[in-house]
Amino acid sequence: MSEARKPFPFHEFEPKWQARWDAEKTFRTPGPGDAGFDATKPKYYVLDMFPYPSGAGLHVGHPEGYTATDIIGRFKRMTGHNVLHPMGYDSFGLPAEQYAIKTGQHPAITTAANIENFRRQLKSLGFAYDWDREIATTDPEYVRWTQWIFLQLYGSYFCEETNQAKPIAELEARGWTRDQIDDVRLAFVANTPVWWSPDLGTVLANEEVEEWKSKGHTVERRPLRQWMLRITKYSQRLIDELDTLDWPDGIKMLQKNWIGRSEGAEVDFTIGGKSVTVFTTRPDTLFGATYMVLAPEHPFVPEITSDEFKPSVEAYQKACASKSDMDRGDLNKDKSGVFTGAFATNPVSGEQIPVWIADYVMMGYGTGAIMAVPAHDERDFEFAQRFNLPIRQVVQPCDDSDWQGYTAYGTAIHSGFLDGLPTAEAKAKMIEWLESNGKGKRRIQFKLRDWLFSRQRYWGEPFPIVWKDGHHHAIPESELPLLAPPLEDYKPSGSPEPILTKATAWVELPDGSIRETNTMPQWAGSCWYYLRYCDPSNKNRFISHEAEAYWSDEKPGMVDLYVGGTEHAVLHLLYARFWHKVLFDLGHVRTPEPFQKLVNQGLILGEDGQKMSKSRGNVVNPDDVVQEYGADALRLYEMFMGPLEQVKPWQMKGVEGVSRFLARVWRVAFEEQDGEFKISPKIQDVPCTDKELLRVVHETIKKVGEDIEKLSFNTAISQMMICTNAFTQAEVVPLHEFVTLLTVLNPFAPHLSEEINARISAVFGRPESLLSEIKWPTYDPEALVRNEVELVVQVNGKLRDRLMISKDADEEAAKAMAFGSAKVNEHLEGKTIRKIIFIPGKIFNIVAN
RNA sequence: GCCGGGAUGGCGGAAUUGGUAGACGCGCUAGACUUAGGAUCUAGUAUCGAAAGGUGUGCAGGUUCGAGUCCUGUUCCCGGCACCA
Repeated sequence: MSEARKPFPFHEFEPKWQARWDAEKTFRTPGPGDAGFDATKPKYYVLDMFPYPSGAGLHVGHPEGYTATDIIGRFKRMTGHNVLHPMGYDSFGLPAEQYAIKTGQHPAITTAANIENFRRQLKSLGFAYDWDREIATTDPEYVRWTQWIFLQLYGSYFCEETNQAKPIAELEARGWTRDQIDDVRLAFVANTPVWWSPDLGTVLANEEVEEWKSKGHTVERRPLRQWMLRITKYSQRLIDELDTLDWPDGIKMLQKNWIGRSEGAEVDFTIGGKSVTVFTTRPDTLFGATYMVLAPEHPFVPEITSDEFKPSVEAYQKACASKSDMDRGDLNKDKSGVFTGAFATNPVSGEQIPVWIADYVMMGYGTGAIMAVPAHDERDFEFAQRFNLPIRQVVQPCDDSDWQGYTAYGTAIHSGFLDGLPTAEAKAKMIEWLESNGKGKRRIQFKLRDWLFSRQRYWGEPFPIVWKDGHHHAIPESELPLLAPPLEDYKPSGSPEPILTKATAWVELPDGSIRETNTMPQWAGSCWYYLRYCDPSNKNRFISHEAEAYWSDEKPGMVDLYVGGTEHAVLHLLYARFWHKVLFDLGHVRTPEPFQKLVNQGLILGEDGQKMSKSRGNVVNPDDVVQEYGADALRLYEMFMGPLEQVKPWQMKGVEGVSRFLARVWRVAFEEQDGEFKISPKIQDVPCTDKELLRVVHETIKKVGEDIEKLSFNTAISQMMICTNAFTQAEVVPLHEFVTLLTVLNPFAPHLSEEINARISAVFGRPESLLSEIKWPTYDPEALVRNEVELVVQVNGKLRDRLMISKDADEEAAKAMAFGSAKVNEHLEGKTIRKIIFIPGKIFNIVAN
C-alpha cells in the first residue's frame, strides 16, 4: 500500500502517541510509597505471561493475549482502579545458550539484543504497560531475589502436623543433627537417575526430554547428584486449593491429573522372611492376588532371585535399563517380564504366590511393587494370560459383565471375611484388618514427583550454596546476588560436570570450600516475577510488605487476571503455585495462591488452518501487519477473530476488514480535501436529537463495558461497528456522542481514538485531555428504551407475523393486534384455539389444532 | 484407552441463557460515484421454490406451547495424558 493510499495516517500518529505515552509516563502506576499513589482506589492486577525473548521476535500469538489484558487494564483504569499491568522478560534458558554457542556471542549479549527488539515491538503495539516496572529474570538485582527465595526453600522443612513449611531453625532448636535436617529440607540433594543430554551438557526434566530429542539431541539415563525441591509435600494442598480459583475446568483437571491422587493401602507381603510392601487402590481384592510383580530396578531383586533364574533376571534388567519411560509406554501392548524364582506370602490368606519382575511396574510410583489381581485389573489380566498365571475371581459384577478383567466395583466373593460386601465397604474393612494385624495401612499416593531443580548449563542462576567437608551450606544473604563468572568457553564438555566447574577461580574459595556449580532451571525466574512487579526496584526485600499488602486483597489469588497459553498448564503454573505457598507458609505473602483468575488464549493458526511454522511458510509477523495496517488494526483484528480462548485461523482479509472499520470511524470525523484531512461539517457541538442514534450510542456504552468484563471482545467490537455505521448514516454527528464512541473504542484502538479526539478537540476548543485518562462513560437506561417493539406472533410455535406494538402493551392489546393479522388468521383456519402464551414485548404464541 | 474442549451459511463467528437462528465482519452479486478503482457509498446474500410456502444449528430420539440452547444415545474433529497398580 502506498503512503497516499493509507485510509488514515496511522504511520504518523501511532509513533507520535507512543512517544508521548513514553515521555509522559502516562501509564505509570504509583504503588504504596510512590508519589501520586491513591490508596483509596481499588486495585486491579492484570498480568501477561512474560515472553521468552527469542531471536525470532514476537509472533502473532503474543499480541493476542497482550491486547486482551491491555483492553482490560485500560478499561479498569477508566473505571477508577489502580491498575498494575506490567511486562518483563523470561531471559534465562537453554535456547539462549544454544543460540549463543551457535553465533559465538555471549548469551548476555544476544539476550540484551533480543530484549531490546521485544521492547521495540511491544511499544509499537501501544500497550499501556508501566515501563518503570519492567524486569528481566537475568537482571542481577532480580537474580539476587530468586536466589534469596531458593534460600528460603533451603532453610525450610515441611511440618506434617500443621501441613505447612516452617524454618529449619525450629529443628535445630530441637537438637536435630545436620544429617537429619538435610533429609527434610524443601531444597535437598539426591542421587537419582535423571535424563542427561551430552550434547546439550545438562540434565533435562522429564517433560523436556521429548522436545529436545525431536531437535536431534541425544539423551541418556544416568544416576546423578541433583538438587530437588520437595513439591510432593504440597500435593494435597495443590489439589484442594484449586477449588478456590477461577480457572478453566480443563486446566484444573490437567493439574489434578498431573498430581494424580489415589487412595488405597500399603500391604506387607513377605518373601523368605523379608517384608515387601506393595501399594494398591483395591485392598478389597487382596484374596485375588495370584502373583507379585517388582519393578526391574527394585532394590530387593538381586537378593530374592534364586540362582537358577539369575541369568534371565539380570538380562531382563539390563534390557529395561536402556529403554526410556517413553519406549516402555510405546510398548505397552506387549507385556514382558521374568520369574525370579521367589515366592511371596499373602498376608491375609497365607498363600504362596510367585514373584516376577516386569517393566509395567515402575520404581518411581508407589513402592515399586504390586500385588497382581489379574481378574480385576486390565494390565495384570493381560500379563497373566501371556504367562499363564492363575486368574481368580474375587469381585462379583453388579451387572451381567464377564468377571474376567472386570475392574469396576461389585460385591466381594471368595474373599473370606469380605464376602458379600460391596467394594467400597470391602476396601474399608480390609484396611481395618491390615492395620489391626500390623500387615499394612491406609495410604494416599500421588503421581507427582519431586522437582528436579538443577541444570548443568551456564545461562541460569547459580545456586547460593557452597560445599565444605561433604556438606552443603547457604552463602550469606549479603553475598547475593551470586553471579556466574564470565566464561569464554561455555560449550558442553560431554561430561555431566556442570559448566561452571571450569571456572576454578570462582569455584574454589580461600577457606577450602567449593561452590555449588549447578544452575537453576528457567522456571525459577518465572515462579515469582508477578511478585517482583509490585515493587521492582526494592533493594531490601523481594517485595515490600506494603506493596504486597496493597496488591493483594481478600481473594485467595493475588493476581486478578492472568492470561497466557495453555502450554504452561502443569509446569509454570504448578511450580509458581508451589513457591507461592512456601512463601505464604513462611509469612512473606498473605494470599495462599498467586493467580485468582486464569484465561488461556487460543492458538492462532496460519491462513491454511495449520499451526504456524517456518517450515510451512505460514508464519505471520506482527511487524509486517503493523507496517501495512497499523497497530490498532492488528490489535482490533486479533480481538475480532473470535472468542479469546478459541483456536482460530489467521485471515489477512479480516485485518483489512477491521482496518476499514477504523477508516470509517476516521471518516465520520474527517473528510479528505487535497490530501489533507479536514474536520467533517457533520460534526456539530449540539445535543443529540436523533433518539435512535442516541439509543445506539447508549447501547454501545452498555454492551462494550459488559463485554470487556466478560472478555468477549469480538462482540464488543461488533457493537462499535454498529454504532459507527449509525454515525456514518446520520445527517448530524453530535460531538458529545461521537466522543463517547471514541472513549469506549479507546482501550481497543488507543492511537486512533486519541488522535481523532485530539484533532476535534482542537477545532472545537475543548480542553485537551487524553481519552485514556477520562472516566468510562455511563449509559442512561432511559435512552435504551424503545417505545415500539416488534412482537413476534407464532401459531403452534412457528413464526407467522411480526407486529410493531407499544413496549408496554398488555395481553389484551397484543391479542387484538395478533388476531387482526391476516397471515395469522390464515393459519388458524379450521382450528380451535387451545392456549395462548404471551411474553410481553417478545412473543405471542397461539396454540391451536 | 482415559480426561477436557468443540461441531451453526462459501469463511471467521453472533444468539439477552428455553422465546424472531445466522448479529458483526470477510467473500460474493448488483447499482452509484469515477478517466480508472483492488478506494468509497447504497442494496442484496442460509437453503429449496416463480410464488405461496417448506426445510434448516454433526446424526437419531425425547421433554416443551416453543430447543442451537435441556435430557438420552451416537458420529466426527481438536488438545492433553497415557502400563501410575
